[in-house]
Parts: sequence; structure tokens; C-alpha cells
Amino acid sequence: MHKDKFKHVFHFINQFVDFEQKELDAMLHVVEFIQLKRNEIFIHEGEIADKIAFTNRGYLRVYYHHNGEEITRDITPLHSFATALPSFVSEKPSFEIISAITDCELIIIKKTDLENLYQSFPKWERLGRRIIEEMFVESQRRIYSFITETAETRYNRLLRQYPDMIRQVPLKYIADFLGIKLQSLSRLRKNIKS
Amino acid sequence: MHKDKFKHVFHFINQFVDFEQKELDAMLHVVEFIQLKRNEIFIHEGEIADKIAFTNRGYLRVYYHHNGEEITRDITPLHSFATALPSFVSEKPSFEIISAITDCELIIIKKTDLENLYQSFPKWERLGRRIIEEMFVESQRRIYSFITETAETRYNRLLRQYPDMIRQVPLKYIADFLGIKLQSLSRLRKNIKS
DNA sequence: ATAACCATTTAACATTTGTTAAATAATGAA
DNA sequence: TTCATTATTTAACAAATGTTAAATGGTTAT
Repeated sequence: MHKDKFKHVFHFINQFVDFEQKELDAMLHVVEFIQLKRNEIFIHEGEIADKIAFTNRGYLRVYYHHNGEEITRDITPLHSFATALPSFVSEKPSFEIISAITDCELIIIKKTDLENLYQSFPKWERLGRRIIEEMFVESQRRIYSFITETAETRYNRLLRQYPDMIRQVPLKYIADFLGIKLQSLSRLRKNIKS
Repeated sequence: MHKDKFKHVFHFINQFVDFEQKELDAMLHVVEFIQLKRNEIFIHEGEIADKIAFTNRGYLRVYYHHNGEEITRDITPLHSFATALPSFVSEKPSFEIISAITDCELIIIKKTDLENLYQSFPKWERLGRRIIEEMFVESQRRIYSFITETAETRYNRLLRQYPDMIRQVPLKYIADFLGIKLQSLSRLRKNIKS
């Protein structure tokens, strides 16, 4: 039932681990679908992040408050996992906020259910490790790009890698993601066009 | 025997998981100690990273070649794990190089041995996941600091957090780590003193 | 349709960081 | 020690990005 709703998440996890049906079923019994409208919040500031989301549709952003301003650290690509990890792993209130940039459909799993999966099926723990490893590698790539590239190069890379994201996500979030101000991004876009 | 040689690594892993003696023994049988002189290389460019190191003593750096220059992306804190993760997880040749900034003592475990530990003892897989999670969180903190902080603030933070590192690591590596040029770091150090 | 709001651009000027080139300081090898 | 090498600093100028303020464009709610 509704197997197509799991198409993307199955495709994602199959990159890492081959599951038996019973292992998949265990997951299917504990996940939940939710819809978020644009600007709705998935993880609130001060809340303990006790769940993780897979973005079946739409874009989330991870941000926090800094001198009264919102700083967007991350925009989730389509079909990937997101949570406020510092809170999720430490079980302390989250300083990070996660909200929907566009209307979203999320597949949610609670931390307690995830830990049960980890306990019951070593392969799920393996998947958890593999996914985090990939996210870590991507995070390091981004650090390289902050060290070696200009903002313009970072923008062009984003444009190539996630053309759809640039179309759907307001530039102020893109600018934060690139580590520059909105006005600087605008200037740099003008230079690219000409 | 030589239990004190494992003091730091035990302290590190005890933060995450409580092991039984047999689980620890399994690890003790497969690890190896090596000494590196300053500038000796732990992972070469083009090599497949098939091992991971815990820095029992000394500082490693992770760098890669970019337009003929060495770009240092990371300096390992004391008593932490390091490998060229993209190569380690993909088993492809490493573009990252890891070498010793100072004389180092490393505790090494081969990837195959680590995977055997993962297979044999779910708690080891759990530890692997937990450690990566922490590294990922730290990596995200660093991205925040690239987005919101000036180079001077990043330098001051490093100074507070790892005063010993600043003393032992040449400034050119620190500058790369902060994402600025050596001369800019020097200028900024002058401003701080006055 | 209109008004209010949000997104994006533009521009002038300020600040930070990069670039180039050199001088000085510190370190290690012969 | 002395020489050679590496590390660090300095300075003048260039380039990139930030800041402030405003104009323009687009979207949404009523």
C-alpha cells in the first residue's frame, strides 16, 4: 500500500544497505507522513529534537538566531534526511530551528523508534552510520569550498548542482548558505549574467 | 600490558559507549601503534585510505592539492580520530593527504579489522556511528562560524579552544584552517595584541 | 483592484581580505 | 658558529564583501 510514497526513501537507503523485507517492514510500521505548509516549523527552537525527517517533497532549511537575526546554515536537498542533530544526539533543547521553505511532504521517524530499529536490526544501525558518514563528507566538501573558493564560485557550483533549488528557494537563504549577504549575492548574480 | 598507552582512547570512547571487557579485547588485538616524525605522511595522495588513526600524541593535518598549492582543511585536535573519510568510505584513491605536523604517536586500526568489529559487536558499530555524529556536529559548527563570524573571531575562538595547538602548529596551517591567507592572519594577530 | 508585504536589485561608501613583494625572525643542518 | 631554509611580519595596493539606504518588482490577502 502506497509503496510509491516510499520510492525516494527506498532509493536513498538502497545506496547504502540491502535490506530484507522484515527489516523494511519494521521501518514501515513506525514512520509517519506529514505535510508542512511553507514557513511551518518542523523543529522549534528550545524543543528537544526527537524525530528525523526525510524530505519526500519540498525544501527545508536549518537556521538559528544570532544577534536577533536568522542565519540559515543549511538547505536540505530534495530526498534527504534532516534533523537538528546537536539536539537529536544530546537530547538537549535545540538552538537550531528547522522550517519549510516550500510546502513539504516529510517522512518522519521518532528517535525512540529509530533506536529500537538500531537495537533490533544491526543493518539499520549500519545504515545510520553510513548516512551520517556521507553527510559528514558533504559537510567537509563545503568547508573546502569556504576555504578555497570565492562566493561566486560557490554560487555557480550550487547553480549547477541544484538548479531546481535556486528556482524555489528565496535568495536570502541561498546567500546565508553561501556565507555572504543578500546584496552581495545580488551583485554577483549581475556579474555572472553579463 | 601498556594499559596507560590506551588511556586517552579509552577515555574518548567511554564518552559514547560502555564496553564489556571482551569487546575491548577484540579491539586491542587488532590495533597497532606507530610513530610519525614531523612531516611524515599517514595517508598519501592516490592511496586508498584503509586505516584510521587515533592521535595519542601530536597533531595531524588533512590537506589536498588545489592549483598546485596545499590547502589544509583540518588540523586534528589531540586525542581524536582521523582518516581521509571520502576515500575510506568509498574505497577510492584519496585526494586528501594526511601528514604529521608535529611528531605523532598514532593508534591505528585497519578498515577490514574495524568492519569485523562492527560485524561481531553491534556496540562497536554504535560507537562508530556516535563518533561520526559528533564529528559531523563539529563540522556544522565550523560552517556556522564561516557564515557568521569574521576571521578574527574564528581565530580567537581557536585560541581559546586549543591554545596548545596554536603554539605547536605553524601559522600557515592555522590560516588555511581559518579560511584566510597567512598574511591576513598575521595582520589580524597584530591587531589583537594592541 | 488595491494595499501591504516580501523579494530582489542597485548604488555609494566602508571594511575585510587577498596579492605581491620584501624584510625580519626563528630554526635546523653542516 | 655559519649558512640555508622556513616561519612570520610588514606594507602598499587590489579585489571582494559588508553596510546602509533606497528603488523596483512580485505576491498575497482583503
